[in-house]
Amino acid sequence: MVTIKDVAKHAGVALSTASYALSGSDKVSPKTRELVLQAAKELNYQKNGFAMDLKRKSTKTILLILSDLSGPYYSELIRGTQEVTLSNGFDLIACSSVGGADSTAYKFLQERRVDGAIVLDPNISEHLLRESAREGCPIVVMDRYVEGDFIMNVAADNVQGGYEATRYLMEKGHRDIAWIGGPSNSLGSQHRKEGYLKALQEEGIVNTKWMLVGNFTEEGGYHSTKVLLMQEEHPTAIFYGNDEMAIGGYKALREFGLSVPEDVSIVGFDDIQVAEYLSPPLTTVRQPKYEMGTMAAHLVFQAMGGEYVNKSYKLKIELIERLSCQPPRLAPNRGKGMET
Amino acid sequence: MVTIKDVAKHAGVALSTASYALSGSDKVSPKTRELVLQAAKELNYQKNGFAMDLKRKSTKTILLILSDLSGPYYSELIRGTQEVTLSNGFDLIACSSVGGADSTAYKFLQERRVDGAIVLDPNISEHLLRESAREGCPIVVMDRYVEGDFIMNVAADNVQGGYEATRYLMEKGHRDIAWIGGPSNSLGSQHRKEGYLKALQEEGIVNTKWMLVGNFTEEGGYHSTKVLLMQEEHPTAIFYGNDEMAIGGYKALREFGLSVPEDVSIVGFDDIQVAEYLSPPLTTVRQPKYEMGTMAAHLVFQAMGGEYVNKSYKLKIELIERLSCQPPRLAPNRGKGMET
DNA sequence: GAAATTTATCGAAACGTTTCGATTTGTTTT
DNA sequence: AAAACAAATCGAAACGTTTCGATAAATTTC
Repeated sequence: MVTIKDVAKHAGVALSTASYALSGSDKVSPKTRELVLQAAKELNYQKNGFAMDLKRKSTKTILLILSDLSGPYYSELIRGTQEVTLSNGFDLIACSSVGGADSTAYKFLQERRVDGAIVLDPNISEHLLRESAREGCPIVVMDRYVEGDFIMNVAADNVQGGYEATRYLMEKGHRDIAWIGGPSNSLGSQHRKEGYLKALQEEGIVNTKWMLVGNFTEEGGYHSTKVLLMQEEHPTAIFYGNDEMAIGGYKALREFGLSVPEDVSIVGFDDIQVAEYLSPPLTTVRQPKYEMGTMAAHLVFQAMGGEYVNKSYKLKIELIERLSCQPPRLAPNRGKGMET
Repeated sequence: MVTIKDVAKHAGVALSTASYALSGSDKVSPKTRELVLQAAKELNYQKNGFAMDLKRKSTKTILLILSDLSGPYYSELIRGTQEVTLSNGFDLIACSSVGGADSTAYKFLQERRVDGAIVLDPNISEHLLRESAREGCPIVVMDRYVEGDFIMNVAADNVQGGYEATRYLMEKGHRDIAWIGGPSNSLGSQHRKEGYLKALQEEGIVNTKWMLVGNFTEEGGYHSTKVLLMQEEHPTAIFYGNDEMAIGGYKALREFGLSVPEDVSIVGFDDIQVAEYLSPPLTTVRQPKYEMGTMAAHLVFQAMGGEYVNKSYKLKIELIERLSCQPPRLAPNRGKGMET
C-alpha cells in the first residue's frame, strides 16, 4: 500500500512537506506542490482516512441510525438530514441496528467513529445512547424520549395527531370509532392513542370493545381488523396507528364484503407514498418528516457549537383529507359535527 | 478523552496488558482481566475505532452507495446485502453521492475507509471506481457495466424483461405498443428497450411514432404520455421503462378520458410497492432485487478471498401479471396470441 | 554586502491502538 | 533446592497521518 511516505520519497521531499502539499497548505511553494501532486498521481496514492481522523480527532461525519435501512417511511426524513449535513460540510452515513449488539450501529456509536448521531430506531437501548453521547458527539433521538447529557429529542406531536384525526371522524358524525394501535413499545403509538382517547372523552364516549394492537405491519392490520369484524357489533370508523396497518385493514374489510368509506370510514397515520394511490385514497395524518429531518440535523450542529438551547422538540402534524371517510350511514340523526 | 493508557494506569498494569484484557485475549490472567474491565467501566472508556483500524489495516465494513439514500426502490436490495454482510461478520453502511465530488461516497471510496463497496448509483464515475477498486477493496457495480480490476457487475436481465413484457402484450393481441423509456444514460432502460424492439421485430412490426423518453419519474411519465396522446393515432398498449412513469401514465390517461385496461393496456417495470395498489393493479416486470442484493454482497466477500470467478452476472426477471392489460378492443380479429 | 526578515523545507512528536519479542513471575520437574 | 519450563506481564515499535518548532534558503532592508 502506498503511503504519504512513498510519495514524499518519490518526489524527493520530506514527509511533512508532502503532507502540506497534499492538503493544499500555502506553506509550500507552487513548484514543490506540483512535484508532490505529480508523484502522488504516478503512484496512485490514496490517503488513509483513519490515520487522518486519528490525528485530527474529528471525523466530520454524522451517523443516521435506522431500524432497518429500508423502510419506505424514511425517504423524506433522510433527504432533510442529508441536505443539512452536507451544507455544513459534513458527511452522512446510514446504518441499521439489525444484528443487535453486533450491529453496525453499536460499533459506530461505541467506537467513536462519528461526530454526532441521529437515531430513529426503537431498538437502540437508552443505556447505549447515554453512554455514547458526549461532548464531541451529540445525539438526537427521534420519535421517542430519552433524557441525558448531550441528548436531544425530536418528535411529531403524536398526541395532537391522534386527537385531530379522531375529532375529524367525530365531526363527520362517528361515535363508534375503533383504534388499532402499534406495538406497545412505540411511544409514538401510545401518544396517538392518547390523543384519540382525549377526543373521545371530550364527547363522553367510552370505548372498551374496540381497541386492538397490531404491530405496524400490513399483516398486523389485517389480522386485527379481522378479529374486530368478527365481533357482533361493528364500529362505523377505524383509526389505525399507521398507514401500513390501514392497508391491511382495507383488505380485511373487502373480504368481509364491507366497503370503504360507505360501510366504514378509515383514517391512517404517516402518509406514506402508497396512501394516495389506494382505493379509496386514504385519509391520514401526515408527519412533517422532511422538517423532522432538517430539525434533527440542525440540532446536532447547534450542539456541536456548544448550544443546548432546548432538549426536546415537538413538530406540528397535519391531517390529509382524502376519500376514505364519510358520515356513518346508519346514524343520520347524529348530525354532522353539530354535537360540540 | 479517556484512552487505553488511562485505563492501564488506573488498573495498575501495562498498556499492552490492558489491550489484551480488553480484547479478550487469553494471554492475560482472569484476575487482571477483571481489574482492567473494572477500570474501563469506571472511567467510561470507549475504544477509538480508527486507531484500531489503522493498526489492523482493515475496517470490516462494506459501503453501499445509493444515488439518494431514500428511493423506495432499494428496500429489498438493501435487505439482501445487509443479511449477507452481517452474517459474514462485517458492517454495512450506506451513503449517497449527493454532493458530487464532496459527497460522502467519494470520500469513503477515496480514503480507504472500507473493505469493499456495492454501488447502485449512475453518478459515480467510472474513473473513481477504477481508481478505488483494489486488492483489499473489491467493488460490485449494479445496473451498469464497468470494466476494471477488482470490479464486478451485477444486473437484472433487462433485455429479457423488455422482451417478455412486449411478448406478453403481443400475445394478448396488441400490435400498436408504445415505449416510454428512461433517461438515455441509463443502461437498464436501454436494455429494456432493446428487448422491446427485439420482440417487435420478430413479428415484423415497425414502430417509429411511439417511442418517447421520460426520466424515470412520475412527472416524466405523465408528460410523455400526454404528448403521446395528443398525436392523432393512439397505441393500444404502452410499455413504461419503470413503474413510477406508469403511475404518471395512469394519471394522463385518466385526464384524456381513457381507461386502463379497456382503452389501453399498460405494463411497467420494477414492481415497486405501490404497483399492486394502483387501480387497476399494475402488470409489471419484477426485478429480483433481494437476490441482486445478496448476490452483490456474496461477490464482494468472494473477491476478498481472492476469487474472481466471473466478472459479470445477469439475473433472471419475472413478469408479474395483474389487471392493467387485456386484449385491444378495436382489433378482435387479431386473435389472442395465435399469431406466433 | 552584512543584518534582518520572510519563506520554504525539514525532523520529530503525537494521535490511540495492536502485537512482537523480551522479561519477570510462578509452577513443575529433577 | 536448583533447573527447566510455562504463564503472565511488560516495553517498544508500528500503523499513516498532521503539525509544531527548528533549520535552511531566499529575499528584503539598511
